[in-house]
Amino acid sequence: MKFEPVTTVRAYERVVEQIEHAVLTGRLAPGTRLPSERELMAQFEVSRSTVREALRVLQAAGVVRSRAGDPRGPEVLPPSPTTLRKSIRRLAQSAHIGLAELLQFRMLLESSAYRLAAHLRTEDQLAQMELALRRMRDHLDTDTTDDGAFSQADVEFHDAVAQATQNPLVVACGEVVRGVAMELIENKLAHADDRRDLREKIVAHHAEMLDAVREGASERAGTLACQALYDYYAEYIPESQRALLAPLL
Amino acid sequence: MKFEPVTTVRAYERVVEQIEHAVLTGRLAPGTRLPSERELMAQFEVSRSTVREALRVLQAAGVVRSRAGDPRGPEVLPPSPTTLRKSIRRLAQSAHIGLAELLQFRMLLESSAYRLAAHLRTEDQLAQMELALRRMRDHLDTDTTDDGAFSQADVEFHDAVAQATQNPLVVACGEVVRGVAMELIENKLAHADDRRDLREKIVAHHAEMLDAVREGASERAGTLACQALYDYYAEYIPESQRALLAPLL
DNA sequence: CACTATTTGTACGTATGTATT
DNA sequence: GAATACATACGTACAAATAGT
Repeated sequence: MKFEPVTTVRAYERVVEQIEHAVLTGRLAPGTRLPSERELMAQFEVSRSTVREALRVLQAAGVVRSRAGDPRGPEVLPPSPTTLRKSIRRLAQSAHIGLAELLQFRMLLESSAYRLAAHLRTEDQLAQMELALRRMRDHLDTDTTDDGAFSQADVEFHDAVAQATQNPLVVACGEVVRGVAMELIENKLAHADDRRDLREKIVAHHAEMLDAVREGASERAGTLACQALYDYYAEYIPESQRALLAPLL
Repeated sequence: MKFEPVTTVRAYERVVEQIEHAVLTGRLAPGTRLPSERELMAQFEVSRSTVREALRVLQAAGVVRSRAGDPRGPEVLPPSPTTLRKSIRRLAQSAHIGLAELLQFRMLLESSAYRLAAHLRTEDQLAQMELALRRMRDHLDTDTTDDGAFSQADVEFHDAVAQATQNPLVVACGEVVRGVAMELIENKLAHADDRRDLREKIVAHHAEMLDAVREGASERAGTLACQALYDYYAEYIPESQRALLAPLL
Protein backbone atom coordinates (compact mmCIF):
# COMPACT_ATOMS: atom_id res chain seq x y z
CA MET A 1 0.00 0.00 0.00
CA LYS A 2 1.25 3.42 -0.93
CA PHE A 3 0.11 6.66 0.65
CA GLU A 4 -0.21 9.99 -1.00
CA PRO A 5 1.57 12.95 0.53
CA VAL A 6 -0.98 15.15 2.19
CA THR A 7 -1.33 18.77 1.23
CA THR A 8 -3.09 21.31 3.38
CA VAL A 9 -5.77 22.62 1.10
CA ARG A 10 -6.86 26.16 1.77
CA ALA A 11 -10.48 27.05 2.39
CA TYR A 12 -10.75 29.31 -0.62
CA GLU A 13 -9.49 26.51 -2.85
CA ARG A 14 -12.32 24.28 -1.79
CA VAL A 15 -14.75 27.03 -2.65
CA VAL A 16 -13.10 27.46 -6.05
CA GLU A 17 -13.26 23.74 -6.68
CA GLN A 18 -16.95 23.49 -5.94
CA ILE A 19 -17.98 26.47 -8.01
CA GLU A 20 -15.70 25.60 -10.90
CA HIS A 21 -16.93 22.05 -10.93
CA ALA A 22 -20.51 23.25 -11.03
CA VAL A 23 -19.72 25.47 -13.99
CA LEU A 24 -17.66 22.88 -15.85
CA THR A 25 -20.30 20.20 -15.52
CA GLY A 26 -22.93 22.59 -16.77
CA ARG A 27 -24.87 22.75 -13.54
CA LEU A 28 -24.26 26.48 -13.71
CA ALA A 29 -24.87 27.64 -17.25
CA PRO A 30 -23.24 30.77 -18.69
CA GLY A 31 -25.35 33.81 -17.98
CA THR A 32 -26.77 32.52 -14.73
CA ARG A 33 -25.94 34.30 -11.52
CA LEU A 34 -24.12 33.03 -8.49
CA PRO A 35 -25.58 33.78 -5.05
CA SER A 36 -24.35 37.02 -3.52
CA GLU A 37 -21.15 36.98 -1.52
CA ARG A 38 -23.08 37.01 1.73
CA GLU A 39 -25.18 34.12 0.55
CA LEU A 40 -22.10 32.19 -0.52
CA MET A 41 -20.40 32.76 2.79
CA ALA A 42 -23.43 31.28 4.49
CA GLN A 43 -23.63 28.27 2.16
CA PHE A 44 -19.92 27.44 2.33
CA GLU A 45 -19.72 28.40 6.01
CA VAL A 46 -16.65 30.54 5.51
CA SER A 47 -15.88 34.18 6.00
CA ARG A 48 -16.37 36.89 3.49
CA SER A 49 -12.65 37.19 2.72
CA THR A 50 -12.49 33.53 1.79
CA VAL A 51 -15.43 33.88 -0.57
CA ARG A 52 -13.88 36.95 -2.11
CA GLU A 53 -10.50 35.34 -2.66
CA ALA A 54 -12.22 32.41 -4.34
CA LEU A 55 -14.20 34.76 -6.55
CA ARG A 56 -11.03 36.62 -7.49
CA VAL A 57 -9.38 33.42 -8.61
CA LEU A 58 -12.43 32.40 -10.61
CA GLN A 59 -12.61 35.84 -12.13
CA ALA A 60 -8.95 35.71 -13.12
CA ALA A 61 -9.65 32.33 -14.70
CA GLY A 62 -12.45 33.86 -16.73
CA VAL A 63 -15.12 31.69 -15.15
CA VAL A 64 -17.17 34.41 -13.48
CA ARG A 65 -17.34 38.17 -13.36
CA SER A 66 -18.55 40.22 -10.45
CA ARG A 67 -19.45 43.86 -10.71
CA ALA A 68 -19.73 46.24 -7.84
CA GLY A 69 -23.28 46.87 -6.75
CA ASP A 70 -24.95 44.30 -8.97
CA PRO A 71 -27.79 42.89 -6.85
CA ARG A 72 -28.08 39.83 -9.07
CA GLY A 73 -24.73 38.52 -7.95
CA PRO A 74 -21.62 37.37 -9.86
CA GLU A 75 -22.25 36.29 -13.44
CA VAL A 76 -21.18 32.95 -14.87
CA LEU A 77 -19.30 33.69 -18.07
CA PRO A 78 -19.34 31.72 -21.30
CA PRO A 79 -16.06 29.95 -22.11
CA SER A 80 -13.69 32.20 -23.95
CA PRO A 81 -10.05 32.06 -25.04
CA THR A 82 -9.17 35.19 -23.07
CA THR A 83 -7.44 33.26 -20.32
CA LEU A 84 -5.68 31.10 -22.85
CA ARG A 85 -4.38 34.25 -24.43
CA LYS A 86 -3.03 35.54 -21.15
CA SER A 87 -1.37 32.24 -20.36
CA ILE A 88 0.42 32.08 -23.68
CA ARG A 89 1.44 35.70 -23.46
CA ARG A 90 2.88 35.17 -20.02
CA LEU A 91 4.80 32.14 -21.21
CA ALA A 92 6.02 34.02 -24.26
CA GLN A 93 7.13 37.08 -22.38
CA SER A 94 9.00 35.04 -19.82
CA ALA A 95 12.09 35.59 -21.93
CA HIS A 96 12.34 31.94 -22.77
CA ILE A 97 10.51 32.56 -25.98
CA GLY A 98 11.72 34.93 -28.63
CA LEU A 99 10.23 36.36 -31.77
CA ALA A 100 11.70 33.55 -33.85
CA GLU A 101 9.98 30.83 -31.90
CA LEU A 102 6.77 32.79 -31.87
CA LEU A 103 6.85 33.30 -35.61
CA GLN A 104 7.73 29.67 -36.16
CA PHE A 105 4.75 28.63 -34.10
CA ARG A 106 2.51 30.98 -35.96
CA MET A 107 3.68 29.76 -39.35
CA LEU A 108 2.94 26.29 -38.19
CA LEU A 109 -0.55 27.13 -36.97
CA GLU A 110 -1.57 29.27 -39.90
CA SER A 111 -0.37 26.85 -42.51
CA SER A 112 -2.32 24.12 -40.75
CA ALA A 113 -5.35 26.35 -40.55
CA TYR A 114 -5.27 27.02 -44.26
CA ARG A 115 -4.72 23.36 -45.04
CA LEU A 116 -7.75 22.47 -42.95
CA ALA A 117 -9.80 25.26 -44.44
CA ALA A 118 -8.98 24.09 -47.95
CA HIS A 119 -10.44 20.71 -47.11
CA LEU A 120 -13.40 21.65 -45.00
CA ARG A 121 -14.63 25.02 -46.24
CA THR A 122 -18.29 25.36 -47.22
CA GLU A 123 -19.55 27.48 -50.09
CA ASP A 124 -20.87 29.93 -47.54
CA GLN A 125 -17.50 30.47 -45.95
CA LEU A 126 -15.90 30.78 -49.36
CA ALA A 127 -18.34 33.53 -50.19
CA GLN A 128 -17.53 35.27 -46.94
CA MET A 129 -13.83 35.22 -47.73
CA GLU A 130 -14.50 36.62 -51.18
CA LEU A 131 -16.60 39.37 -49.70
CA ALA A 132 -13.89 40.27 -47.21
CA LEU A 133 -11.26 40.29 -49.92
CA ARG A 134 -13.40 42.60 -52.05
CA ARG A 135 -13.82 44.93 -49.10
CA MET A 136 -10.07 44.97 -48.62
CA ARG A 137 -9.64 46.00 -52.26
CA ASP A 138 -12.24 48.72 -51.81
CA HIS A 139 -10.43 50.19 -48.84
CA LEU A 140 -6.93 50.06 -50.27
CA ASP A 141 -6.73 53.85 -50.09
CA THR A 142 -8.99 54.53 -47.13
CA ASP A 143 -7.22 56.44 -44.44
CA THR A 144 -6.43 54.60 -41.26
CA THR A 145 -8.73 56.58 -39.01
CA ASP A 146 -11.31 54.77 -36.97
CA ASP A 147 -9.04 51.73 -36.64
CA GLY A 148 -8.86 51.20 -40.37
CA ALA A 149 -11.57 49.72 -42.50
CA PHE A 150 -8.84 47.82 -44.31
CA SER A 151 -7.64 46.05 -41.18
CA GLN A 152 -11.20 45.27 -40.28
CA ALA A 153 -11.79 43.57 -43.60
CA ASP A 154 -8.54 41.72 -43.06
CA VAL A 155 -9.81 40.45 -39.74
CA GLU A 156 -13.06 39.37 -41.39
CA PHE A 157 -11.09 37.32 -43.88
CA HIS A 158 -9.20 35.60 -41.14
CA ASP A 159 -12.42 34.97 -39.25
CA ALA A 160 -13.92 33.23 -42.26
CA VAL A 161 -10.85 31.00 -42.51
CA ALA A 162 -11.06 30.33 -38.80
CA GLN A 163 -14.70 29.29 -39.16
CA ALA A 164 -13.75 26.91 -41.93
CA THR A 165 -11.12 25.08 -39.88
CA GLN A 166 -13.80 24.05 -37.38
CA ASN A 167 -11.14 23.82 -34.69
CA PRO A 168 -11.42 26.55 -32.05
CA LEU A 169 -8.14 25.49 -30.49
CA VAL A 170 -6.17 26.10 -33.65
CA VAL A 171 -7.92 29.37 -34.19
CA ALA A 172 -7.52 30.62 -30.63
CA CYS A 173 -3.83 29.74 -30.47
CA GLY A 174 -3.29 31.36 -33.83
CA GLU A 175 -4.97 34.57 -32.74
CA VAL A 176 -3.09 34.65 -29.50
CA VAL A 177 0.29 34.09 -31.04
CA ARG A 178 -0.48 36.68 -33.66
CA GLY A 179 -1.35 39.20 -30.97
CA VAL A 180 1.71 38.51 -28.88
CA ALA A 181 4.01 38.68 -31.89
CA MET A 182 2.49 42.01 -32.88
CA GLU A 183 3.14 43.37 -29.43
CA LEU A 184 6.75 42.29 -29.58
CA ILE A 185 7.55 44.01 -32.84
CA GLU A 186 5.22 46.96 -32.69
CA ASN A 187 8.04 49.26 -31.64
CA LYS A 188 10.23 48.30 -34.56
CA LEU A 189 7.34 48.35 -36.94
CA ALA A 190 6.86 52.00 -37.90
CA HIS A 191 3.16 51.62 -38.64
CA ALA A 192 3.98 50.15 -41.99
CA ASP A 193 0.37 49.14 -42.10
CA ASP A 194 -0.70 52.25 -43.94
CA ARG A 195 1.84 52.05 -46.71
CA ARG A 196 -0.09 51.37 -49.84
CA ASP A 197 2.27 48.97 -51.51
CA LEU A 198 2.26 46.72 -48.47
CA ARG A 199 -1.51 46.62 -48.59
CA GLU A 200 -1.41 45.61 -52.20
CA LYS A 201 0.97 42.81 -51.36
CA ILE A 202 -1.32 41.62 -48.62
CA VAL A 203 -4.31 41.61 -50.92
CA ALA A 204 -2.35 39.71 -53.55
CA HIS A 205 -1.32 37.09 -51.02
CA HIS A 206 -4.84 36.72 -49.74
CA ALA A 207 -6.15 36.32 -53.26
CA GLU A 208 -3.66 33.55 -53.93
CA MET A 209 -4.56 31.76 -50.74
CA LEU A 210 -8.27 32.13 -51.43
CA ASP A 211 -7.72 30.49 -54.80
CA ALA A 212 -5.94 27.60 -53.17
CA VAL A 213 -8.68 27.23 -50.56
CA ARG A 214 -11.37 27.35 -53.23
CA GLU A 215 -9.71 24.63 -55.27
CA GLY A 216 -9.11 22.51 -52.20
CA ALA A 217 -5.36 22.66 -52.80
CA SER A 218 -4.45 22.23 -49.15
CA GLU A 219 -0.70 21.85 -49.61
CA ARG A 220 -0.47 24.96 -51.69
CA ALA A 221 -2.61 26.95 -49.26
CA GLY A 222 -0.41 25.89 -46.38
CA THR A 223 2.90 26.74 -47.98
CA LEU A 224 1.53 30.04 -49.25
CA ALA A 225 0.54 31.02 -45.72
CA CYS A 226 3.97 30.10 -44.42
CA GLN A 227 5.76 31.95 -47.16
CA ALA A 228 3.68 35.07 -46.64
CA LEU A 229 4.46 35.20 -42.93
CA TYR A 230 8.13 34.64 -43.60
CA ASP A 231 8.21 37.43 -46.17
CA TYR A 232 6.59 39.90 -43.83
CA TYR A 233 8.47 39.22 -40.64
CA ALA A 234 11.81 37.64 -41.49
CA GLU A 235 13.49 41.02 -41.46
CA TYR A 236 12.77 41.35 -37.77
CA ILE A 237 14.45 38.06 -36.96
CA PRO A 238 18.20 37.91 -36.38
CA GLU A 239 19.83 36.10 -39.27
CA SER A 240 21.27 33.49 -36.98
CA GLN A 241 17.77 32.35 -36.06
CA ARG A 242 16.26 32.33 -39.50
CA ALA A 243 17.45 28.79 -39.98
CA LEU A 244 14.75 27.79 -37.52
CA LEU A 245 12.09 29.00 -39.88
CA ALA A 246 13.37 27.59 -43.12
CA PRO A 247 12.31 24.00 -42.41
CA LEU A 248 8.70 25.00 -42.63
CA LEU A 249 8.87 26.47 -46.12
CA MET B 1 -9.39 64.58 -30.11
CA LYS B 2 -10.85 61.31 -29.01
CA PHE B 3 -11.28 60.13 -25.45
CA GLU B 4 -11.04 56.59 -24.24
CA PRO B 5 -13.95 55.18 -22.26
CA VAL B 6 -12.90 54.95 -18.66
CA THR B 7 -13.09 51.73 -16.78
CA THR B 8 -13.08 51.54 -13.02
CA VAL B 9 -10.02 49.48 -12.22
CA ARG B 10 -10.04 47.70 -8.91
CA ALA B 11 -7.35 48.26 -6.38
CA TYR B 12 -6.19 44.66 -6.36
CA GLU B 13 -5.79 44.77 -10.13
CA ARG B 14 -3.33 47.61 -9.89
CA VAL B 15 -1.35 45.60 -7.40
CA VAL B 16 -1.41 42.60 -9.71
CA GLU B 17 -0.28 44.74 -12.61
CA GLN B 18 2.70 46.15 -10.80
CA ILE B 19 3.94 42.85 -9.41
CA GLU B 20 3.34 40.99 -12.63
CA HIS B 21 5.15 43.64 -14.62
CA ALA B 22 8.11 43.42 -12.28
CA VAL B 23 8.24 39.67 -12.73
CA LEU B 24 7.75 39.77 -16.49
CA THR B 25 10.48 42.32 -17.03
CA GLY B 26 12.85 40.30 -14.93
CA ARG B 27 13.13 42.83 -12.14
CA LEU B 28 11.94 40.03 -9.88
CA ALA B 29 13.77 36.85 -10.80
CA PRO B 30 12.34 33.39 -10.12
CA GLY B 31 13.29 32.20 -6.66
CA THR B 32 13.37 35.63 -5.11
CA ARG B 33 10.90 36.53 -2.40
CA LEU B 34 8.24 39.19 -2.40
CA PRO B 35 7.92 41.37 0.69
CA SER B 36 5.52 40.03 3.29
CA GLU B 37 1.86 40.88 3.01
CA ARG B 38 2.14 43.52 5.68
CA GLU B 39 5.10 45.05 3.90
CA LEU B 40 3.25 45.03 0.61
CA MET B 41 0.21 46.65 2.15
CA ALA B 42 2.47 49.45 3.32
CA GLN B 43 4.20 49.86 -0.03
CA PHE B 44 1.02 49.82 -2.11
CA GLU B 45 -0.92 51.73 0.56
CA VAL B 46 -3.84 49.33 0.48
CA SER B 47 -5.39 47.02 3.01
CA ARG B 48 -4.23 43.51 3.57
CA SER B 49 -7.33 41.98 1.97
CA THR B 50 -6.50 43.82 -1.21
CA VAL B 51 -2.93 42.55 -1.11
CA ARG B 52 -4.18 39.05 -0.48
CA GLU B 53 -6.67 39.13 -3.35
CA ALA B 54 -3.87 40.26 -5.63
CA LEU B 55 -1.61 37.48 -4.40
CA ARG B 56 -4.38 34.95 -4.93
CA VAL B 57 -4.75 36.02 -8.55
CA LEU B 58 -1.01 35.89 -9.10
CA GLN B 59 -0.85 32.51 -7.47
CA ALA B 60 -3.65 31.21 -9.68
CA ALA B 61 -1.69 32.52 -12.65
CA GLY B 62 1.36 30.59 -11.54
CA VAL B 63 3.46 33.70 -11.01
CA VAL B 64 4.01 33.41 -7.25
CA ARG B 65 3.35 30.96 -4.46
CA SER B 66 2.75 31.87 -0.84
CA ARG B 67 2.95 29.36 1.97
CA ALA B 68 1.42 29.81 5.36
CA GLY B 69 3.89 30.94 7.93
CA ASP B 70 6.89 31.38 5.68
CA PRO B 71 8.68 34.44 7.06
CA ARG B 72 10.58 34.94 3.82
CA GLY B 73 7.43 35.97 1.99
CA PRO B 74 5.77 34.76 -1.24
CA GLU B 75 8.10 33.10 -3.71
CA VAL B 76 8.44 34.19 -7.32
CA LEU B 77 8.00 31.07 -9.44
CA PRO B 78 9.85 30.19 -12.63
CA PRO B 79 7.69 30.27 -15.77
CA SER B 80 5.94 26.98 -16.30
CA PRO B 81 3.24 25.68 -18.60
CA THR B 82 1.02 24.67 -15.68
CA THR B 83 -1.33 27.58 -16.16
CA LEU B 84 -1.38 27.05 -19.88
CA ARG B 85 -2.43 23.50 -19.19
CA LYS B 86 -5.25 24.62 -16.93
CA SER B 87 -6.47 27.16 -19.46
CA ILE B 88 -6.58 24.64 -22.26
CA ARG B 89 -8.24 22.09 -20.05
CA ARG B 90 -10.91 24.56 -19.03
CA LEU B 91 -11.51 25.50 -22.63
CA ALA B 92 -11.60 21.85 -23.64
CA GLN B 93 -14.03 20.80 -20.94
CA SER B 94 -16.35 23.66 -21.71
CA ALA B 95 -17.97 21.40 -24.26
CA HIS B 96 -16.91 23.60 -27.13
CA ILE B 97 -13.92 21.41 -27.72
CA GLY B 98 -14.22 17.71 -28.20
CA LEU B 99 -11.78 14.88 -28.41
CA ALA B 100 -11.70 15.19 -32.18
CA GLU B 101 -10.51 18.79 -32.12
CA LEU B 102 -8.02 17.98 -29.42
CA LEU B 103 -6.60 15.06 -31.36
CA GLN B 104 -6.51 17.11 -34.53
CA PHE B 105 -4.53 19.79 -32.75
CA ARG B 106 -2.17 17.25 -31.30
CA MET B 107 -1.56 15.60 -34.65
CA LEU B 108 -0.78 18.99 -36.03
CA LEU B 109 1.66 19.84 -33.26
CA GLU B 110 3.43 16.51 -33.13
CA SER B 111 3.88 16.24 -36.85
CA SER B 112 5.36 19.71 -36.85
CA ALA B 113 7.60 18.82 -33.95
CA TYR B 114 8.97 15.80 -35.77
CA ARG B 115 9.44 17.78 -38.96
CA LEU B 116 11.42 20.36 -37.07
CA ALA B 117 13.39 17.75 -35.19
CA ALA B 118 14.33 16.04 -38.43
CA HIS B 119 15.88 19.28 -39.63
CA LEU B 120 17.45 20.58 -36.48
CA ARG B 121 18.47 17.57 -34.40
CA THR B 122 22.08 17.31 -33.24
CA GLU B 123 24.02 14.10 -32.98
CA ASP B 124 23.70 14.31 -29.24
CA GLN B 125 19.94 14.42 -29.31
CA LEU B 126 19.90 11.58 -31.81
CA ALA B 127 21.94 9.49 -29.42
CA GLN B 128 19.52 10.31 -26.62
CA MET B 129 16.58 9.16 -28.68
CA GLU B 130 18.37 5.94 -29.52
CA LEU B 131 19.14 5.36 -25.87
CA ALA B 132 15.54 5.93 -24.90
CA LEU B 133 14.31 3.59 -27.60
CA ARG B 134 16.69 0.89 -26.45
CA ARG B 135 15.42 1.28 -22.90
CA MET B 136 11.87 0.94 -24.15
CA ARG B 137 12.83 -2.35 -25.82
CA ASP B 138 14.49 -3.52 -22.61
CA HIS B 139 11.36 -2.88 -20.59
CA LEU B 140 8.86 -4.37 -22.98
CA ASP B 141 7.93 -6.97 -20.40
CA THR B 142 8.58 -5.06 -17.21
CA ASP B 143 5.51 -4.89 -15.04
CA THR B 144 3.82 -1.55 -14.69
CA THR B 145 4.64 -1.02 -11.05
CA ASP B 146 6.42 2.11 -9.95
CA ASP B 147 4.82 4.17 -12.72
CA GLY B 148 6.22 1.96 -15.42
CA ALA B 149 9.79 2.00 -16.61
CA PHE B 150 8.45 1.63 -20.13
CA SER B 151 6.39 4.79 -19.95
CA GLN B 152 9.33 6.60 -18.44
CA ALA B 153 11.56 5.65 -21.36
CA ASP B 154 8.76 6.76 -23.66
CA VAL B 155 8.72 10.14 -21.99
CA GLU B 156 12.49 10.39 -22.36
CA PHE B 157 12.16 9.79 -26.08
CA HIS B 158 9.62 12.56 -26.39
CA ASP B 159 11.80 14.85 -24.34
CA ALA B 160 14.71 14.33 -26.69
CA VAL B 161 12.50 15.17 -29.64
CA ALA B 162 11.24 18.21 -27.79
CA GLN B 163 14.79 19.37 -27.20
CA ALA B 164 15.55 19.00 -30.88
CA THR B 165 12.67 21.21 -31.99
CA GLN B 166 14.16 24.12 -30.07
CA ASN B 167 10.69 25.62 -29.73
CA PRO B 168 9.33 25.54 -26.17
CA LEU B 169 5.94 26.77 -27.33
CA VAL B 170 5.41 23.83 -29.64
CA VAL B 171 6.61 21.45 -26.99
CA ALA B 172 4.54 22.92 -24.17
CA CYS B 173 1.34 23.00 -26.22
CA GLY B 174 1.96 19.46 -27.34
CA GLU B 175 2.43 18.23 -23.80
CA VAL B 176 -0.61 20.05 -22.57
CA VAL B 177 -2.88 18.80 -25.30
CA ARG B 178 -1.55 15.31 -24.78
CA GLY B 179 -2.36 15.50 -21.08
CA VAL B 180 -5.85 16.86 -21.58
CA ALA B 181 -6.64 14.29 -24.23
CA MET B 182 -5.46 11.51 -21.94
CA GLU B 183 -7.74 12.75 -19.20
CA LEU B 184 -10.69 12.80 -21.54
CA ILE B 185 -10.33 9.21 -22.66
CA GLU B 186 -8.84 7.63 -19.60
CA ASN B 187 -12.17 6.17 -18.55
CA LYS B 188 -12.74 4.49 -21.89
CA LEU B 189 -9.16 3.36 -22.10
CA ALA B 190 -8.93 0.20 -19.98
CA HIS B 191 -5.25 0.69 -19.16
CA ALA B 192 -4.30 -0.71 -22.52
CA ASP B 193 -0.85 0.59 -21.79
CA ASP B 194 0.33 -2.68 -20.32
CA ARG B 195 -0.78 -4.87 -23.15
CA ARG B 196 2.37 -6.21 -24.69
CA ASP B 197 1.35 -6.08 -28.33
CA LEU B 198 0.50 -2.41 -28.01
CA ARG B 199 3.94 -1.75 -26.58
CA GLU B 200 5.52 -3.51 -29.49
CA LYS B 201 3.55 -1.37 -31.89
CA ILE B 202 4.68 1.75 -30.07
CA VAL B 203 8.30 0.71 -30.23
CA ALA B 204 8.00 -0.06 -33.92
CA HIS B 205 6.47 3.33 -34.61
CA HIS B 206 9.15 5.10 -32.62
CA ALA B 207 11.87 3.22 -34.47
CA GLU B 208 10.42 4.31 -37.79
CA MET B 209 10.22 7.91 -36.72
CA LEU B 210 13.72 7.83 -35.33
CA ASP B 211 14.94 6.60 -38.71
CA ALA B 212 13.19 9.45 -40.43
CA VAL B 213 14.61 11.98 -37.99
CA ARG B 214 18.09 10.55 -38.39
CA GLU B 215 17.94 10.81 -42.16
CA GLY B 216 16.51 14.30 -42.01
CA ALA B 217 13.40 13.13 -43.82
CA SER B 218 11.13 15.75 -42.32
CA GLU B 219 8.05 15.04 -44.40
CA ARG B 220 8.15 11.37 -43.62
CA ALA B 221 8.71 11.98 -39.92
CA GLY B 222 5.72 14.32 -39.81
CA THR B 223 3.29 12.01 -41.57
CA LEU B 224 4.46 9.07 -39.51
CA ALA B 225 3.70 10.93 -36.31
CA CYS B 226 0.25 11.86 -37.58
CA GLN B 227 -0.52 8.38 -38.71
CA ALA B 228 0.57 6.88 -35.42
CA LEU B 229 -1.70 9.16 -33.43
CA TYR B 230 -4.58 8.46 -35.75
CA ASP B 231 -4.09 4.71 -35.44
CA TYR B 232 -4.08 4.83 -31.67
CA TYR B 233 -6.96 7.14 -31.01
CA ALA B 234 -9.29 7.09 -34.00
CA GLU B 235 -11.41 4.41 -32.37
CA TYR B 236 -12.38 6.82 -29.63
CA ILE B 237 -13.63 9.41 -32.10
CA PRO B 238 -17.16 9.24 -33.42
CA GLU B 239 -17.08 8.26 -37.08
CA SER B 240 -18.86 11.42 -38.10
CA GLN B 241 -15.94 13.47 -36.87
CA ARG B 242 -13.12 11.44 -38.30
CA ALA B 243 -13.38 13.42 -41.50
CA LEU B 244 -11.84 16.28 -39.56
CA LEU B 245 -8.68 14.30 -39.04
CA ALA B 246 -8.21 12.86 -42.48
CA PRO B 247 -6.91 16.09 -44.07
CA LEU B 248 -3.78 15.85 -42.00
CA LEU B 249 -2.75 12.40 -43.15
C1' DC C 1 14.62 19.39 20.22
C1' DA C 2 11.77 22.82 21.83
C1' DC C 3 10.89 27.63 21.68
C1' DT C 4 9.91 31.94 19.71
C1' DA C 5 9.05 35.38 16.46
C1' DT C 6 7.06 36.23 12.23
C1' DT C 7 3.95 35.34 8.59
C1' DT C 8 0.07 33.54 6.41
C1' DG C 9 -4.87 31.93 6.75
C1' DT C 10 -9.32 33.03 8.31
C1' DA C 11 -12.98 35.60 10.52
C1' DC C 12 -15.78 39.63 11.60
C1' DG C 13 -17.17 44.46 11.67
C1' DT C 14 -17.75 48.84 9.22
C1' DA C 15 -17.83 52.49 5.82
C1' DT C 16 -18.50 53.81 1.02
C1' DG C 17 -19.59 53.80 -3.78
C1' DT C 18 -22.56 51.59 -7.22
C1' DA C 19 -26.14 49.16 -9.91
C1' DT C 20 -30.88 47.77 -9.93
C1' DT C 21 -35.79 48.37 -9.00
C1' DG D 1 -35.16 60.46 -7.64
C1' DA D 2 -35.38 57.24 -3.54
C1' DA D 3 -34.78 52.91 -1.58
C1' DT D 4 -32.42 48.77 -1.47
C1' DA D 5 -29.10 45.36 -1.93
C1' DC D 6 -24.70 44.65 -3.36
C1' DA D 7 -19.59 44.69 -4.12
C1' DT D 8 -15.45 47.08 -2.79
C1' DA D 9 -12.15 48.27 0.48
C1' DC D 10 -10.36 48.96 5.13
C1' DG D 11 -9.16 47.62 9.87
C1' DT D 12 -8.68 44.50 13.64
C1' DA D 13 -8.25 40.12 15.77
C1' DC D 14 -6.94 35.42 16.42
C1' DA D 15 -5.44 30.70 14.91
C1' DA D 16 -2.25 27.87 12.36
C1' DA D 17 2.04 27.14 10.15
C1' DT D 18 6.79 27.93 9.23
C1' DA D 19 11.82 29.19 9.68
C1' DG D 20 15.37 30.10 12.46
C1' DT D 21 17.26 30.33 17.13
